[in-house]
Amino acid sequence: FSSQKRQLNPALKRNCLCEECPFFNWTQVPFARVPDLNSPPPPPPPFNGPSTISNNCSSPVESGSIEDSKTNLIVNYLPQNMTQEELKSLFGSIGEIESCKLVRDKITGQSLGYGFVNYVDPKDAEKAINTLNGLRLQTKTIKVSYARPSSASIRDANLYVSGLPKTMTQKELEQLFSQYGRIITSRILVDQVTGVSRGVGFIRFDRRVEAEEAIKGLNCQKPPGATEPITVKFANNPSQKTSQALLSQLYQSPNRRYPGPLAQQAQRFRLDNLLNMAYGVKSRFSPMAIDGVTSLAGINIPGHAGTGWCIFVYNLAPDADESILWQMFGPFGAVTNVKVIRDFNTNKCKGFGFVTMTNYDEAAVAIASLNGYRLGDRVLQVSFKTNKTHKA
DNA sequence: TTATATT
Repeated sequence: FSSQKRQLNPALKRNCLCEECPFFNWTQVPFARVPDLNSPPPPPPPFNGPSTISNNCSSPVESGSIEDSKTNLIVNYLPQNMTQEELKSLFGSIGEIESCKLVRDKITGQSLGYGFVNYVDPKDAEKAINTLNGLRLQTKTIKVSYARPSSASIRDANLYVSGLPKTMTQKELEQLFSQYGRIITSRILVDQVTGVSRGVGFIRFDRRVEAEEAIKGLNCQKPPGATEPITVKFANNPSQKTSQALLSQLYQSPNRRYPGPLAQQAQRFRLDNLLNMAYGVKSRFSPMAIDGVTSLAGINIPGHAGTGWCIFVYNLAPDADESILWQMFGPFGAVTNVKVIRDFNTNKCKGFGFVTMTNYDEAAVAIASLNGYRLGDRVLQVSFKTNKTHKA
């Protein structure tokens, strides 16, 4: 398309097959940059690959982008354990959010790995794409793009392709299928050890009718230069599982679906950790800045850090048990051990207990957050364990 | 036949 159209319709650059477009072949774009959330977004990385296929970008009218929302984003490839609050916190750092939803399995409550963020201001939506698309969180590289208008016609448009020549590249795969419609995503599965193609892949079209046409045109056909025909069929719907798998998933899924008020601070810290793990730097969500009051300065050097950081919890009720300690400290990070100290004769809690956490940062934020926390009618005292004797 | 792309 012309440069004039490109300026008028920035949405058209996303998921585009046109090789001059920086979003061509999104999955192959390297994401080496470290975004600075406090600075204006850098320009999107250019695509430097060879240019051999023709420009087949849709016109604005054909793509329907004139009516597309400029504020609503779809976020794909989210880490499995990322919560809706974390999603909102991350994207809220760009601008005011009108609504935010993490899509979950209706039955198990498990995240499906994608969500929607709707901004108030289209400028913020564009900024979020430029700033957060390609952000690496844990093992994932998230993708941020404009959401297409919700429609039944764009569902079930994912194809499974097998029997591909082992030498076929992702670009060649897209080239083969692009004659049937607009490709949203493509992927060729590779052997994890050797990195060589397994001859199977996925193609997601914009519309189901395009996928149907591709099946008609390409199933049992030989790609140019290939010796064997390929198989093209609709991909399995990932949500169809056995009841046993569902039960197993339910059993493994922690109680994260309906976070209580206490969890919010922990979630902000978890998001900070996600970013720290990705970049090794402190973000604006740094624990030093949580609510602007819980400074970590002045905390005594804790007793020892042999197997973790031991935390002293005081003013527990006589009927307190280990589970309450897990519940309180677990959201802040890795907890390896909890213990409620009980009277030998009555077996009632003597009013204190210990929690061991693996990581100093997480322990420090847990202490800063939970010290003074009201549990029932008691106000807890929480600190790193010291060697001195506590006077009851 | 992936990790999970339309609320």
